[in-house]
Amino acid sequence: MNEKFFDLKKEKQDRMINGAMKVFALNGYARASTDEMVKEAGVSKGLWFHYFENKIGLYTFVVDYAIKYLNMELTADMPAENTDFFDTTIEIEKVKMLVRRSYPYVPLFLASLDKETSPEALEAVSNYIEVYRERIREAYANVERIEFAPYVDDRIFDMTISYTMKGILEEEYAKDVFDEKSYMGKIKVFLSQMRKMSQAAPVEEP
Amino acid sequence: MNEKFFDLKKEKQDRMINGAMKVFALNGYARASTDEMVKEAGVSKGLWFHYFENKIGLYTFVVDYAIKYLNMELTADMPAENTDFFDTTIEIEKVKMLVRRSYPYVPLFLASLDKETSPEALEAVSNYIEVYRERIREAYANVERIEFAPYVDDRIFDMTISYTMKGILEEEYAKDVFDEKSYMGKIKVFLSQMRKMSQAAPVEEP
Amino acid sequence: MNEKFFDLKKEKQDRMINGAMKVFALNGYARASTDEMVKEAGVSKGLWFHYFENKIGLYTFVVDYAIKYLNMELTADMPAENTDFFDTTIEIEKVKMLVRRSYPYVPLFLASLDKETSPEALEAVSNYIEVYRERIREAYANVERIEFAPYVDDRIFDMTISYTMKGILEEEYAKDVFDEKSYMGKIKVFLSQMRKMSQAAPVEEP
Amino acid sequence: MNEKFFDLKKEKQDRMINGAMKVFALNGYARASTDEMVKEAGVSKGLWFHYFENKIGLYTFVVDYAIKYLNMELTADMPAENTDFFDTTIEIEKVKMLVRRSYPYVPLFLASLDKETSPEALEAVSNYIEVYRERIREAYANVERIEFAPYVDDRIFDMTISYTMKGILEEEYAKDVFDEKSYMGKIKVFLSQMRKMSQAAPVEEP
DNA sequence: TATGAATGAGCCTTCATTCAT
DNA sequence: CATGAATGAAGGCTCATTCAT
Repeated sequence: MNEKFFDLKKEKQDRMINGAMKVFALNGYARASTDEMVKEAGVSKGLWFHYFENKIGLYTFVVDYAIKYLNMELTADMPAENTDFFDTTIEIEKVKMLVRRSYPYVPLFLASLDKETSPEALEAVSNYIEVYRERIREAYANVERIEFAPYVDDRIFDMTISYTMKGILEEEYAKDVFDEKSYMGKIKVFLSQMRKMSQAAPVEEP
Repeated sequence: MNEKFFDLKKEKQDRMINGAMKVFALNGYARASTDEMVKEAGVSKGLWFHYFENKIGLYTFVVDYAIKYLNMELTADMPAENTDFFDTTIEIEKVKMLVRRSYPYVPLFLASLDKETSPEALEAVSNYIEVYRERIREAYANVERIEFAPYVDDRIFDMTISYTMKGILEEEYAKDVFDEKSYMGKIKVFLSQMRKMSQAAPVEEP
Repeated sequence: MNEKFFDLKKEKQDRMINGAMKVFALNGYARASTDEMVKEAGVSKGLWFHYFENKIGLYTFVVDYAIKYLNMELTADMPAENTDFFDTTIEIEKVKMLVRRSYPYVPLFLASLDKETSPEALEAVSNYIEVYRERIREAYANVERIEFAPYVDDRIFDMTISYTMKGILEEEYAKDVFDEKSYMGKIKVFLSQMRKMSQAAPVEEP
Repeated sequence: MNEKFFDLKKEKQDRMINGAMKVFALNGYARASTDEMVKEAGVSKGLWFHYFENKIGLYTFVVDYAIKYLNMELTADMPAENTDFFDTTIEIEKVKMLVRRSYPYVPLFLASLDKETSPEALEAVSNYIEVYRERIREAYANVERIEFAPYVDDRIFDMTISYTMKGILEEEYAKDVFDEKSYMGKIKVFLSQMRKMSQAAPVEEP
């Protein structure tokens, strides 16, 4: 990319970033159309290619940007002393909602990376995604191991949490307007339920 | 569609059906390319249009076919007397795995329908999808209500089950080869864990 | 072409010839579609190519056939002793109407040759068309020169006759059903008018 | 269509308009090929669709343009006080020849509209054609009724004029180069002949 | 002989990308 | 810097032609 992009007025930068993220998030890499971004951001077609060599360059930039921005906010706004898994997870979601106010499609965009199927796109951003995962892992660094009930498998538990939260997120984005209160409510109920479930004493199997 | 399609050699029919399902499942309706199907099925471009009026016609056919085939196998192979939610769910997955031996992409293809965003595609297949959902509901008809622990919310529970299972499925398809044993293993562990979790007596919240 | 075509049942031959002529006449060479002929004649696609090597071969055959058939009928049914231009013209039209009973599109098809723009088609049939023109000229061989009024130019007169008659013909074919009586009526009125006009003594120009 | 088309250099606009009119006039709507226009106008395929949404949009535009341009010239260059049918007809032809200098295919293109058979095309331009016909009718508004000889039927007379003139026009376009002098000469001879013929005192029928 | 399944070149149209202004 | 005109490869689809049965 062309570093001069950052000399643009912040407001224009953001229009472009938001436009790109929205179109990529909703359509996936290959089906995302330049023309739709042009309309979304109100910025001429040529300019996109002036700053970002090509479509994959733009994609890479936006992935990088979304992750860097989220990581930054994680660093700035996460209470470091958190030692509880569920509380930490909620804090992370709060940070995402914070980011969402500046870049409305960051949470969906990041979630959409898992669905991406274009080999070209995956190849280009795998490093960035790894950075993101690492940062999330780090956010959980101080979390104490949960006292799981004996029948709870770690990996399965993690999967359950992450897939379900992703499902809830996409459900919310599928609505006409994202209702942050409703979203955070569902997330909290879900996590609280998972907490109780995972720590409960088992009943006899039938 | 042209009913003569069914006069083709079964093997060729299946190559076409599998090719279409694979490409649709991996790319979504709009991004699925005829050329890719041509390569996948080893059948000329013109022939697709000889049997299926156009792309949406082919899509509709394949959705219908996948659902009909799955429903048929559900009817043939599901032990009817099942009254347990988790057992029933496992039986359904077993049927899907059975179907997968003839039509390897049916499970992923059906799961991909939830992600479909093209209005044209959704419009064309909404009826079929409803039939499918109804059939699944029916499979659960004899299931007795689960004795949930008091802190377990029905809707959240359902979401947890379905999103997680979908996640596990996609994970397996993301591998080079689908490992049925590994997949069913994960599903079973997950469900068994959910059973215990949901029925457990809660411990005190900290 | 394959001469065995003539071993087919006459009725089938005619269905094919009529189908081809209709589709060619209505669409021109390039836009005439094999599938439409198949529907029109109820004869499989392969058979057309079995008897006529390709589209241009079929076209050539049909042009030749239409012209030969018309010429034959001209020879058989034209009163040879005719010496009047207008009467001769009417007789020719009568013969065309006769031909039309066996091959309904011959008159339109022959008229459509003038409109043909495809170089390939023109190249292939120019000889045949010349034969046709020659035969028509011959039909007028015994016609005595008309005593035109002095202001009537031969070539212009001919053009007027032929273009107008063609217009009237196409008009009739544009109707749902060709009404032979109506057609011959119009032709006769037109010719009678032309006769009077061309032989009249001029009035003073204003 | 995209109004920016008119911001193009006039010369390029005209190359595109002329290319489209030529290909449409010679092949009819359905058979007119984009590739041929590309070659004719020396303008890339994509550009046509940049300015005209699709083929039917381009066709509509060109019909509209041809008619508007001709109407404009009719308004600018027709001696209004004309009261004679034949003179008026010649004046109209003169205007067409004037238009032809800028847009060589306008006369043929407009004549070709009568032959158009594609329902889609007809549907799209029927309004425009009606405007054109109305304008022509208007051009004849001041014309005094002709004193026809008693044996001259109005409708037949009109048909004779219009079919023959169309025939003469197409004949001229069929030549390698359109010879305006030759064309106008023929038209004038024809009309002068028709004038005399239609007003003459009849001789006895034989 | 007769069929229609099968093919692939070509058509209209879209879209990432380039480039003159 | 900014625009959008311009390009051409690729996508969905049609159609003359071939070929196994």
